[in-house]
Amino acid sequence: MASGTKTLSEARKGVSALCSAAKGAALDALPAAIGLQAAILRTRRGQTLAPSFDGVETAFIVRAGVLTLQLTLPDSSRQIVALLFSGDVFRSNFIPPHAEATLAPAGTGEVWRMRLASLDKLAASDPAVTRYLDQALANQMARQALHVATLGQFSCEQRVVTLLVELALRTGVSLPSGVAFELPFNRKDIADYLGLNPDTLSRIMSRLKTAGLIGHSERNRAVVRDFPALAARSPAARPLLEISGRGRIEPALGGAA
Amino acid sequence: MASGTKTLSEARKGVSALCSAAKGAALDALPAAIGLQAAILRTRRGQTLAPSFDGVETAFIVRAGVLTLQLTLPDSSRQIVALLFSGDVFRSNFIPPHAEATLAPAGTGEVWRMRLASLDKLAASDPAVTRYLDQALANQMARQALHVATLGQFSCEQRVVTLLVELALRTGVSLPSGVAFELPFNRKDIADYLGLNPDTLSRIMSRLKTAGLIGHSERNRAVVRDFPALAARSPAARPLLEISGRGRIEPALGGAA
DNA sequence: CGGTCCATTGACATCTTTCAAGGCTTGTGG
DNA sequence: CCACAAGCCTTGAAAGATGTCAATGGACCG
Repeated sequence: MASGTKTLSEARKGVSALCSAAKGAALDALPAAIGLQAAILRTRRGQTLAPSFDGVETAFIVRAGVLTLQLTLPDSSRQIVALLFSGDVFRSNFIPPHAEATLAPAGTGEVWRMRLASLDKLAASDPAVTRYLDQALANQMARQALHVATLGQFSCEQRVVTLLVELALRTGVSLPSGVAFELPFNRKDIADYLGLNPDTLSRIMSRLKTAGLIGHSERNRAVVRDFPALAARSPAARPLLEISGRGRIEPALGGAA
Repeated sequence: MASGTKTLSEARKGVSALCSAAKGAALDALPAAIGLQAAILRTRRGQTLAPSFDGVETAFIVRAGVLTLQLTLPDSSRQIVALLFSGDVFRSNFIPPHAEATLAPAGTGEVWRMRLASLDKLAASDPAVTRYLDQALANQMARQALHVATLGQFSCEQRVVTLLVELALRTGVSLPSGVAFELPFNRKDIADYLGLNPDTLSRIMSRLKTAGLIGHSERNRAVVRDFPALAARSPAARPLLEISGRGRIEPALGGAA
């Protein structure tokens, strides 16, 4: 465990990065041109967004909140394939054919929807749009790769910790007592994202609470008491940290604390 | 298991689709313009391709053979995050930061390499290039989503079966005895792709052989004896079938048989 | 106040990994 | 052509991890 220490110190840096995310690496903002063509949807929990509409390919841009991409295969249970955060772009043609896919907001938020063809046309004429799409794509692919590694290699506890780290970085607010964030999912959703069983998930959360890493949470909220220690338990913590700095298109945590 | 029958009959259709892949859905061919700017690399097993070169973002286009994208996170073992087949496009900025990533050919093949900036410039001026990139991307995203579901929800046997189906569809040749294809990986590689342990994988392969689904293979080859039965065991078979028809940019199986 | 949904937790069954031994294939050198 | 070494694959037994089932408790809603 020679690298344990290193991970920990890296994680500490992460916490401060978290506190000053507003000045993270300057990124291209979402070009205003897109806003003119998109329909603005206000989302809330329980809704589902039809991925394509009358067979017309559609693009979604997340502006606030979290979207889940769910996939249900025949004779298999549901898998939440990806979480889409603010800034992310989703195209309906990313969905495998013959699979039942759903795009569901995990809580209130804002999503812009437009025809894929319109977005492509915009991209062709406006380099800023192209740049934005490229960046968003790179960011999402990198996260997806990490998620694959998470599902493929990590133990159950590592998976849970990794999600907590990701959510803390994405939507967390720094408080004296730790980093607090919304848990926009119920246990089943989280379990479906991490590829494990709700009971197992519950056990692991209890274990983490006992270990003092996370605090008692009200419904749908979580508080990370010891971020460095938590990050030290996830092999993906450092990459996630880096991505969240790089990819943060609008700072998800204000000076609210 | 009411849907078992259905899956099976679907799978039968798949086999015939397999035999006539050459007339699959007409797809945009790789625009010639790209060839003028790319360096052509002939790959062989054991090589690794440097994802980025002097910090310059790079794009790779697979023309023949299979590429593996490997990710090694600190304190964790290697994960093969994705398989890239003929037609696929990979960009170095898809790699998560602070992660050790390798692009390794799994056998002989051909890869085109160019600067990402050059490819973007081409895409900006040539709509055919844009269209090709969009299609390739949609295809890869769809497969990646299936792979996530595979890792997250499937039992070990289902995972193995799914890979066999995918390889049969991608690189298989129809023979009287079944569908034969190269296994360009050793046991460890396959295990790392499916997120399981080489020993377990070996056991499962033996079980499938005993069940008569696959045949005895020489080193690095496999023969699927009963494709429909195999496909019936993978919840992802139908989507994969559809994708391989849709995404096949150059028919990987000729009338060789 | 009672019902419903969700989370927690224990006991147990199952699946998967680990460790270790042995066999098979491949390549090398006599 | 054969013997030997190295690497990979297979397989058994035991340990460990995770999933399943069922009972309990708590929060929210009417």
